[in-house]
Amino acid sequence: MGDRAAKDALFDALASVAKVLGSGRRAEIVDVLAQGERAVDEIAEEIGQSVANTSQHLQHLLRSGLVLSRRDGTRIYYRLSGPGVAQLWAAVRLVASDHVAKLNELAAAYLGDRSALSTLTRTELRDRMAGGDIVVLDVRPEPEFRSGHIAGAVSVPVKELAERLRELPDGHTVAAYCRGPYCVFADDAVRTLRRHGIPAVRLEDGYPEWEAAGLPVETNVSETPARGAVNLTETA
Amino acid sequence: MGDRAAKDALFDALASVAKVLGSGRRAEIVDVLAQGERAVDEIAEEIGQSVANTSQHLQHLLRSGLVLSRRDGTRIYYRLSGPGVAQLWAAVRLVASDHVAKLNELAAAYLGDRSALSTLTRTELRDRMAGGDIVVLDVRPEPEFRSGHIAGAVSVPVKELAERLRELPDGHTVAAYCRGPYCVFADDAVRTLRRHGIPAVRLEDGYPEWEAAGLPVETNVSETPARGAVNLTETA
DNA sequence: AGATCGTTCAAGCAAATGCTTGAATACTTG
DNA sequence: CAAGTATTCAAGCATTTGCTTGAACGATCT
Repeated sequence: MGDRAAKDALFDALASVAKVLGSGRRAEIVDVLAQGERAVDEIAEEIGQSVANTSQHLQHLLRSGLVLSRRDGTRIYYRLSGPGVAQLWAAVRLVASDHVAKLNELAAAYLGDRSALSTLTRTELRDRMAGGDIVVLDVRPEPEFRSGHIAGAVSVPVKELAERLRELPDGHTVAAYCRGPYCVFADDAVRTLRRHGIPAVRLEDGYPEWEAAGLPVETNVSETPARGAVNLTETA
Repeated sequence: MGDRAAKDALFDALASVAKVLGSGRRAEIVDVLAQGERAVDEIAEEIGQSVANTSQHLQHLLRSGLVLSRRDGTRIYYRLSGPGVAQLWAAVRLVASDHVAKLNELAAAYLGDRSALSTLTRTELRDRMAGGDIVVLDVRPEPEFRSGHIAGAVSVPVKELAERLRELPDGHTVAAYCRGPYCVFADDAVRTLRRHGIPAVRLEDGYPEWEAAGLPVETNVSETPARGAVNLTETA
C-alpha cells in the first residue's frame, strides 16, 4: 500500500468521473438528463448527434457510473445515477463561469443579448406564485415537463408557444423557465411573449436548481408509465 | 443565437473544465494544490512525474483557468485559482466514491486496510482540542504545513515521524491529519504511532475540508515570503 | 558578464478519442 | 412466428492526448 502504481490507478479512477464529463456532447447529455430520464433517440435529437454516436456516449457514461438505464418496452431510458451527478455538473458550470476566459463570449454568442430580459430568482418566483398574480410557463420539451416540473406550472414547449398564445390568461405576468442558466428556451419564450405585448420574465436558473432547493414540484407518474408493467431491470 | 455550432462551442467550453481534471496526474496536482501553492519541481516530486511533463500539465491547467501562477525569485509557484476549484474536486471525489464501481477496491489497494484505524470528524477534533487533551499532528510535507494548517497543529511530516517520536509529549492522544480522504500520510502516521504504543487517531478528512468549513487555521506568512519583495505579477 | 538553476518549449511516438457508416441484436406488435 | 423499431456493436479514420528526450529560455548569484 502507498505505492506509486496504486496511487496512479486510484487517481485515474477518481479522474475518470471528470474525464467522462469532459466532452461537450456528453456534457449536453448530462444537462438534458438533469431534467429527468429520456430515451436514446430523444437525447440524440436534443444534442444534434446521430443515434449511434449518442448511444456510444451513453455507454461511456454508463460504464463510468454517471448514468443508469432501464428498459421500458421497446425503448431504453437513461437517467442520472444520483443527485450528486447534477451537483457535479453545477460545480463544473460554476468553475467555468468563474475561470474560463472566453466563456462569457461563447455564452453571449449562443444565448444572445440577455440584458433586456428581466429575471426572477427562485425565491422571488415562489413568493409571486403565492400572490397568485403570475402564470408560470415550463417551456422545455414536453417529456421533461412530464418527468417533473415546478408545482403549478403549465407546459408550453417553446416551439409551440407562438401558436398557443391565446391559451394564456389575460392580465397576468408570465414567468418562463427551462433547463438552467445556459438554456435558451426561456429567453426565446420571453422574447416571443414580449413581442406580443405580454409582460414576461425569466426564472434565473432552471428546473434542476428549483428541485434541488427543495421547492415544490410535481411529477406526473400517471402519464408516462406506458402500456404494460414498467420493467425496472437495469440494462447495465 | 441558439444555433447548433454556438451551443456546441459553449458546452465544449463548459466541459473543458471537466476535461482538464480528467487526467489522473492532473487530478493529483489539483489535490496537492488544494493544500496551498507549490513550485513546479515540488509538484513533480509529489506526483512522481518528470519536471517537463509536470510543467506541461500545469500549462494545461493554467490555460483552462483552474490554476494561477506567480514567480518568486527563481521559481514559479502554482495555486488553485479559487475555492470553487477545490469544491469541484471534492464533488468529483464524491461522485466517484458513490458511483464508480471499482473505486473501493482501488482505494483499498492504495490505502491499505483502514478498518483498524479509528477516525475523528472535524467537529469531534475541534471539541477535543478545546478540551486540551490531544496533540494534533500535521503529517503532510512541510511546505503544505507552511502555507496553511489547523490552528495549533504541529508539523511532523510522515517521513520524519519515526525519528521524531521523542518530541511528542507523553500521556496525550495524537490526532494526525493530511490532505484528505484519499491521502495515506495520516494512516501511515497512525500505524507508526500505534506500533510505538502511542494512542493515535486520524482526522476523517483533511486540511482543505477543515479550512472550507471555516474552522480555525493558521497561515505562516512570515516563513515563506523569501528574500526580496514577493512578486505578484501573474506569469500567465 | 558568465555560470547556474528552475522552468518551458519542440519534436516525436504510441495510445486513446470522437465521429461515421453499415451490420447485428433485442424487444414488441401484428 | 415474422416484421418492425430502438438500440448497440464493429470497423475505420482523422485528431488529440500523455509521455519522453533534449534543447532553449529567463532570472538570479557570484
